[in-house]
Amino acid sequence: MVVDQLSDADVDRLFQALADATRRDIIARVITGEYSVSALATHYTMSFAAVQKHVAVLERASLVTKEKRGREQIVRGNREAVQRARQLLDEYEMIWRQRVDRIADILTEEPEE
Amino acid sequence: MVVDQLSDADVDRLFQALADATRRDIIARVITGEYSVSALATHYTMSFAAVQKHVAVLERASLVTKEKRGREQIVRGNREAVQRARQLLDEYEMIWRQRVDRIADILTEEPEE
DNA sequence: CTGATCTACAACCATATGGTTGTACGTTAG
DNA sequence: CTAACGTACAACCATATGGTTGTAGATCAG
Repeated sequence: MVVDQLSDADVDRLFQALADATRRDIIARVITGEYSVSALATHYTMSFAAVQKHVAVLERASLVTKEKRGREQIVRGNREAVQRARQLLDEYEMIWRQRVDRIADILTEEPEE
Repeated sequence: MVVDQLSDADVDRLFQALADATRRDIIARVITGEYSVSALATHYTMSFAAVQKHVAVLERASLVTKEKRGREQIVRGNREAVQRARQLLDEYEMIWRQRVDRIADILTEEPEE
């Protein structure tokens, strides 16, 4: 399975979103429970607007979704996006394995003539 | 196994390095074979110096290593770094699974009194 | 030795990123 | 109704990023 149809730009956004400790922490939180944006913001020293921006980056990367509930915006983790990222890395590892296998083949295919 | 001891900055560099299509392409190439920096550069329209910078980013993220051979610098992929990145994403999925299990437990633990 | 090749690195530029503060607007509580 | 809350968004700033060109040092070929 070749990991859906993700454009280069999609994958860029995915890994870019993961390349920040605050955003990874946000992901970890919204995986385990529901958080409004302001509830998330209480856990960090930066401003509310900064947290808002981080959530926006995660949202553009499809790593989280937002759902309006009253005056709050509930942030939830998107499991599929994390899986897609993992699968992309799996593909690299597969290429590696194939290469190792191929080298092993070459080493063992000496005909005994 | 909690994926070695990677600092936030290390993980930042890892995902940051993966967040560029050219760099991902370089990784794919050096996984399957040996490439000098200039050999890599022939595959892209950008300047040699730009490719050099991309390789430097990958090197700082430990995703590739460089080894001097004559006047060339041979670039090789570092399998462990890719595995570490994948394992980090695995941890998110584990948290998710635990949560799903926990919710399932709650749903089924209704005592039949 | 000389010239071509491979690399390193500095300087520069445009744009992106991560942070701030301030303003505005819908929603809820009293 | 009014005040407080949660959010959105603009403007601004410093720094990082991704690209360029140019210069210079090793190394190899002839």
